[in-house]
Amino acid sequence: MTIHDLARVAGVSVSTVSKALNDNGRMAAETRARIKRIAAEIGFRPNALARGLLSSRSFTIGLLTNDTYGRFTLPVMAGVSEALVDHGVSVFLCAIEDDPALGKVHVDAMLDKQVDGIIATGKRIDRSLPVDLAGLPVPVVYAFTAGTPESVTFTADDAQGAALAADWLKKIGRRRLVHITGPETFVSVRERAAAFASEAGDEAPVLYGIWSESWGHQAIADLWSAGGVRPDGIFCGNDQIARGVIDALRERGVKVPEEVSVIGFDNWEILAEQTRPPLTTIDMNLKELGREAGLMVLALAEGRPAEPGLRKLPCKLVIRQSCGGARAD
Amino acid sequence: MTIHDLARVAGVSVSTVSKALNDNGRMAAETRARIKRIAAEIGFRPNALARGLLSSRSFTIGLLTNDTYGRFTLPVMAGVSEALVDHGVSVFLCAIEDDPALGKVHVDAMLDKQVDGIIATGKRIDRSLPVDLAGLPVPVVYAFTAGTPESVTFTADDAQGAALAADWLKKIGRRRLVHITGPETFVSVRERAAAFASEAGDEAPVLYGIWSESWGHQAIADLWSAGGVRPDGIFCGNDQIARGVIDALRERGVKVPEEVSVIGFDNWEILAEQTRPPLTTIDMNLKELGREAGLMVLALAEGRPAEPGLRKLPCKLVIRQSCGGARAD
DNA sequence: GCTCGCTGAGAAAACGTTTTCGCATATTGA
DNA sequence: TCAATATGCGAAAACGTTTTCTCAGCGAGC
Repeated sequence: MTIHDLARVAGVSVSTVSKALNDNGRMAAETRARIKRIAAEIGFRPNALARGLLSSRSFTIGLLTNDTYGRFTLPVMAGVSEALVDHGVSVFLCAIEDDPALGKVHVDAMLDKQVDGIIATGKRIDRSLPVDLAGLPVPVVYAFTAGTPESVTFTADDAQGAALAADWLKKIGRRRLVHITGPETFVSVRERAAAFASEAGDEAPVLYGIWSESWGHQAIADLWSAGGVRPDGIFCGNDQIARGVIDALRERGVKVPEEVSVIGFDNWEILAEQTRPPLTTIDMNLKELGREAGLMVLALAEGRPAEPGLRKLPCKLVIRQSCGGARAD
Repeated sequence: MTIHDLARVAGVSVSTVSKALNDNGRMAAETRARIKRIAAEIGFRPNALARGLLSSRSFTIGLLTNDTYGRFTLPVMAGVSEALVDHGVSVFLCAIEDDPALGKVHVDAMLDKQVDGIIATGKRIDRSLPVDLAGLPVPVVYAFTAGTPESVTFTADDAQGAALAADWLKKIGRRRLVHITGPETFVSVRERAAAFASEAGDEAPVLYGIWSESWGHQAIADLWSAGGVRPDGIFCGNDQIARGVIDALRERGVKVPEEVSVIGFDNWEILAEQTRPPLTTIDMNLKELGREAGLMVLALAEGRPAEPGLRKLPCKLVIRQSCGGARAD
């Protein structure tokens, strides 16, 4: 099952076999075809280790994540894997939790195995992994986690996503908008809030809290008991908050989407689809983000140049029923 | 940075270096120590490709999953990775969706890369992956997906988990138990239902539906409008159903846990902790399951024998507040 | 007829390890 | 003092590829 066996069966030398299979070198077209046919017949597959040893390309990359349970890196991982399998590149999964020592162990293991590159991914765009990836002998690409200025980093365009949401609320006729979101310590939160303000106007309230249903509940309780003008369009910082908001509205007899439109963020399908009514929300295209990161690390590994810096990928609006209004076109 | 460089620096031959670092062969203890010291100083790390080529062990295994978005395989994957990193084994992540062609591509790629073994994992214990893993030249272990009778398969003990739940409800004084669960087509559902029946009595109702909040809602509506005896202890087939059940009870003014205890299944933390009240539920120990699968495939790869068959790992009860009753000891 | 260039294919080196074997030198025993 | 054995280390083969170099044969041009 090695190239030697194949050579013996074909009655040629190993060099001829290698050249035949790789479309290299000079040889009679008929010889090449015959060798290829025999190779297919006996199911010969070259040993990637031997090949990698010689070419110093392992057709392997490492995917480092500290978000083993989260819902963000899963789509990213799927996108990476999907993008690279077509190029014969396999992905090492390295779950490092938040442990610097474990991170170092994994990075060392990946380098030992001669990965062609590394993708770092996490759960927050403004936090970096607990491991130093600068000065590694292989290219590093960051996806949904903070990178270095000299490297390539992919992230979702929070501002554009927030603008999309606010714009949609206005488009369907909502005028009294409010933004209920997570902790102001998150860069994403601040960027979305700023974009929301510039769409909805500076007088539109932004309520900061935590990433939970209970905060959505609480925020509605606060708004409804305040006695001021009540909103008719609510943009929530994630789908969980939106869920809490909708539940709280229902408990108060406020009809969604007839009286108030609610829009979420993340398109966490398992939650968004089960909310009553199903949640209109912003999708960060994380799978696409993973795909781009995969292709980028591959390009860098092959020596193709790429401009360093932050690349923001657009979000998209997913229309369900919590806003009412027209279908998207 | 190869062993040759190290040998030159140390003033010995490469064979001596190799033997020194691997604690093989005969040599002066002082020589061995000196070589090790120099290796550590210049940060020499042997090329795993070259090593693998010779030993036909790549210290690499493949993890095949068709559950890229699900919440089940994530903990499994984390467990596998965690168990194997200590042994210097890295894990190839292969997301094959439900595509047989993609599955074959990934399996071939893994074999090319000389993986020492393969772990197959999925989202249902009674469905197999869309790819044939029999007759592969490397050991295969199944985790949370259907395997062949000749292979080793790990799964959660559904019956034991269900018994744990029913038993807990009885222990805290509930007498009128009901089980609201998923589709009867799932083996897990049937096993849990049987175990529930043998704990709660055959007269205790089992309601089959779908895996969604809305079904939990619906089931409560049915029970409460039926006019029969209303349950005081509800064991739900998953946390989503439990969530729907609790919401529906609250809408009817029924207090949880004072009047009715509700227990879920899966311990999907992000949901279980956000439910009001937080959900008491059954945890399938999926990370532990992944760990066991990882150690098993490693054992098989090293030639250690293992008895084929299905291994059921016990579930554990996670007590929060939806049941009331005492804390667990 | 001789050289040149082209074609087809094989020999061998190389990648970075590990392991076996052999060869000096040192030590022991008689 | 000499042989036998133990010790320390290096040479070389091996793993399975790819790639470069070489070489024989052959047809064509002069």
